[in-house]
Amino acid sequence: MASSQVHRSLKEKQRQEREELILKVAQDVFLERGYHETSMDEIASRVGIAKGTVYLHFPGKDDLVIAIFERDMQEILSQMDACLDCQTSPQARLEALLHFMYAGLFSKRTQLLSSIYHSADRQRLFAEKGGCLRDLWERVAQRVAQILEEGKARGDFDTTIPTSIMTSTFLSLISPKSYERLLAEGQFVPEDIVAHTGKIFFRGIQAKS
Amino acid sequence: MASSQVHRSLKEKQRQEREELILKVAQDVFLERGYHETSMDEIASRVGIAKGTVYLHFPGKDDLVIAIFERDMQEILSQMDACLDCQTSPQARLEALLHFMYAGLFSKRTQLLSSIYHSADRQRLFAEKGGCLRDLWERVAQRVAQILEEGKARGDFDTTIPTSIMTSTFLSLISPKSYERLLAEGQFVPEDIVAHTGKIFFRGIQAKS
Amino acid sequence: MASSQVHRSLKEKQRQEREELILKVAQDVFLERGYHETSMDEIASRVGIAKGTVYLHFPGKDDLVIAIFERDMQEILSQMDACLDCQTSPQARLEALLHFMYAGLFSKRTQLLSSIYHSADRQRLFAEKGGCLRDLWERVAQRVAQILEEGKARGDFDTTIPTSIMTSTFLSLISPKSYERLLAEGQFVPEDIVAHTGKIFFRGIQAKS
Amino acid sequence: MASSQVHRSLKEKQRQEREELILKVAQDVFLERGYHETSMDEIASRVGIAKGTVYLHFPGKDDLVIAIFERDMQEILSQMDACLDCQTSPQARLEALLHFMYAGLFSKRTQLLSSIYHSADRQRLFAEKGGCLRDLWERVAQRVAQILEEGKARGDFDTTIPTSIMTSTFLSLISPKSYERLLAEGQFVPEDIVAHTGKIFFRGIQAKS
DNA sequence: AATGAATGAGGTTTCATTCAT
DNA sequence: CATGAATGAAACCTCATTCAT
Repeated sequence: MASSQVHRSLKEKQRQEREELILKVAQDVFLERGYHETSMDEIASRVGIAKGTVYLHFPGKDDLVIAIFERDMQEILSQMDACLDCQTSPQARLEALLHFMYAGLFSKRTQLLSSIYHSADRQRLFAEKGGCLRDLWERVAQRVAQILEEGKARGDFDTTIPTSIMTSTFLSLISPKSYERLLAEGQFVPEDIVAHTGKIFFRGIQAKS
Repeated sequence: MASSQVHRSLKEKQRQEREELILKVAQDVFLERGYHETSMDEIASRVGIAKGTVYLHFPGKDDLVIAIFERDMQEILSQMDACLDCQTSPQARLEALLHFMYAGLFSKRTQLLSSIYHSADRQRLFAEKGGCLRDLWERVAQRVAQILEEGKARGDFDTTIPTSIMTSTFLSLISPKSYERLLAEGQFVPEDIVAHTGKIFFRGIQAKS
Repeated sequence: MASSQVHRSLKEKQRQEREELILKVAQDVFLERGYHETSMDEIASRVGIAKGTVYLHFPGKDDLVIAIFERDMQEILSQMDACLDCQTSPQARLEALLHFMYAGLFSKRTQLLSSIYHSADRQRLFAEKGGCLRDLWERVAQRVAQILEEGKARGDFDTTIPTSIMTSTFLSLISPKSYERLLAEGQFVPEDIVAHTGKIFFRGIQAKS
Repeated sequence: MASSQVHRSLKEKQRQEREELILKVAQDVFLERGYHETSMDEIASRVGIAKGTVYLHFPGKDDLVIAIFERDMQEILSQMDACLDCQTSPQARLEALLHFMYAGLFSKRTQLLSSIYHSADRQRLFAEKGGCLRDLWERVAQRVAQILEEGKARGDFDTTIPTSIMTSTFLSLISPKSYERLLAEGQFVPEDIVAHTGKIFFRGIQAKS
């Protein structure tokens, strides 16, 4: 029946909305307190639902972090795809990515992403449950590498530096560790930091004239 | 009595050796499993002593991590002091530091240090018990900044890039996140990675000719 | 909805019943084994629930004893208020109180109360968490003093003995130490003991004729 | 050999002195902190010896309390014997005992004695290891009873009140619970309290004229 | 479908006791 | 003898997960 269909899809929509909400709240709490210091109770009560309800959406706490990680990675990939489609120079695209990670909408999530990716605790977690996550991260690395290769081909970047090391260095910059400290000093706005950091990197890899 | 004195110092020496051993083992386990996934039981049994014995050396689990962190930071500072005394160029000194962190004796510890320093969990830990640790890290940052300033003064480094951002970027490179991946690929030995990474950084900050 | 309301209150009722049960069992075990010799596991398993469930009702072991103490003190106070309302003589009222403590429903609890109130361990406990408990005990003492004063005013009791010492002596009688021994001898029923003890006390404080 | 004998007895004397010291210190600490809150470490370090040395004198913590209790009881018994030998009236002898317990040299120990004797923890302790202690206490009670009987025979005390209840009531007065409160009020010196308390008791049991 | 009370494994920490030195 | 480092049992408490309602 149509009404049932509508009903079903309405429920489904609500379900997805709540799932989104859980992810968002969980992200915030994980970021504030850290993974282990955050209890499922805290997440549930901040969302405004019962603890058991969280388990209707995610089989366990692990899966919750993995889901967050996955969602963010997907979003980064989307953004990167958008960048790839841009007709701008490789450097401009990577600068856009940096900006997206730090100064753009993603700035907050970048911290959690980094915090999750580091920390030995979660390495094991990913090994067990999140096999696909390794792939996601690989794909991000591949896209960066791809852009860098393109830049090399165009004669923009130094071909004597292995692309994989360039990639690795670039990704290292996406590390909110010292970024926070810089912001805390209060001398810079995010845009400045991204600009200067990018400048160092791109001058570092630019083809010798 | 001399014999008593000797006796005393022997005991003391054994004590310190054991303490060292605990720190070393704890470091390994924390690195493998992460802070929360590691139990005091695990550490003790790996050292080959009883759980209670660990508590004779460190008042709690927290203090154990803090002790590890502190010891490593002190060692880094020592190394940096040694670098500062070198009569080599600023760049050479920073390169030596990078090498020490990644390719040298410190390579393994760097990972834990980074893993500890990230992760929201421990931020709070440090706020409570390890007030001095923040200082230690600050001191490392200051030494790096100092060398960078010196390089600027000598006309080696670009004076249009703020020193704090240079420092921050340099410290970002000390981040074993992607380093591990590079090693895993198997194409490079640590020395290569350090060399190339340094190259990118120093070309990035070098004074325009 | 009414059903929801009923539901809620049913749950709440069950909750309170369980809480009562925990208190009752805990009281027994504390009485048998003493505070420190009693583990939360023991209490839980005697109630027939899991250890964690006890913590849903009481935040800690301390709070459990305090809750027991508080509940009993409140009941004593209620009883004393009832006594105060009686139109009988001061002596009759105090005799009723003695009877309530030893021979009445409260006989069992009196022991724990006394056992808790003594013992250096718990003095410190009360200082920390049970600030209000000191007050409760003080209030009991005050009521007794009040009745004694009234008796003095009526010319029943000896005005040359300070009320505070009378009070103190009276409360000393509420001390199951030797009471147990008397019962164990088997020559007396509680009523006898209370009667004779009261007789000694009241003759001891009666106004000289 | 004589010298060996002397040596032996000297050592033995030192041993006993230390044992006394341990008992005295342990008594203080138990009184301050309570049995369970006191660690063997605390006792040993206050005495100024090593923890292991305490175990050369007492097989365990339990035995330490029992020894304290036993020693005190013996002392009380001695005092009572001294009282019994006095040619004063039964009442005077009991008053002397009360004074000894509260206002005399024994005042401090009385608290621990009471604190030990109450508290369920130790009831079990005595049942296991200190079978003889029950006897000691019984003997004290018997002496009191004996004096009371004598008083009855002389026509001093009321023969309608069972001696065992008189005894029990008398012993109840030896209960520092409320005594402390009285002292804390600051209105009385120990002598006053003992005097008034005794007055109540003896008037309570005196033979009707 | 949502709830949240109940569970119990697992972690940290203490401390009485032992025993090699 | 005296020592005190080492032990390990046992306690308290947390919290991810389940399941009856």
